[in-house]
Amino acid sequence: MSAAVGEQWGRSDYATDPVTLAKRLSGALLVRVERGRRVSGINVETEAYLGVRVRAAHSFGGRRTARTEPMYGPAGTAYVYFTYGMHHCMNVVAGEVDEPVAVLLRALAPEEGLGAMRRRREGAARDTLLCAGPGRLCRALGIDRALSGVDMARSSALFVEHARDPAGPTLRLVRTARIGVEGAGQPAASRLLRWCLRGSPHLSRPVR
DNA sequence: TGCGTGATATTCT
DNA sequence: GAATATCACGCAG
Repeated sequence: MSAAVGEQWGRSDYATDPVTLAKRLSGALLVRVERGRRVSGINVETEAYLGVRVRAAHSFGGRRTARTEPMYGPAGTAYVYFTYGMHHCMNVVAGEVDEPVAVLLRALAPEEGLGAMRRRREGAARDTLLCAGPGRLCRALGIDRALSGVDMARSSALFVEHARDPAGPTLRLVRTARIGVEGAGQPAASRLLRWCLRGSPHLSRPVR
């Protein structure tokens, strides 16, 4: 798959399993267009979700509700939800239609529209914190539930672009287990795989 | 280190 | 219908 830098991702770029998509998204450019202005950032931290995790205890197999509906849509659908009374989290749907798998975007390295980000993220101590966290990046890019269900393969308001040598020579893509549980007995149920560009100052938490 | 915050899903009467 | 438990976080202190 050779794609031109700056080209918007098409369906085939999204249509893969969530682990592959998480890796593929790392280093790609997430673009938000508002009133013709671009606000964007390079994905530096992603996490693959194999199945819906709404309740920790119960395996949430194939429940389908109005809120989770976008998760069952075609790959490339944006799934945004609101949590903790004040934060939005953005996911990119992967897999097949009717297969509820997705990739959570956890952190970006800001590229374009720094001014807009700073305005929205008033209080961010440093630019590296503008998009360091799932709630923060949504805030910085002005992403909310209105964008849930958007088809990013076609949308001109929210999409992903191919970036040039995204990782760069010094930044390596590393896989880390979910916070805390590193190493041995990783429960099959929580195979949440987090991918980070090691060395990026924009991560929600540094990679050791 | 705690705690606010509000939508959602589940569990009641 | 109504009540309550839960949540993949961020920030004040």
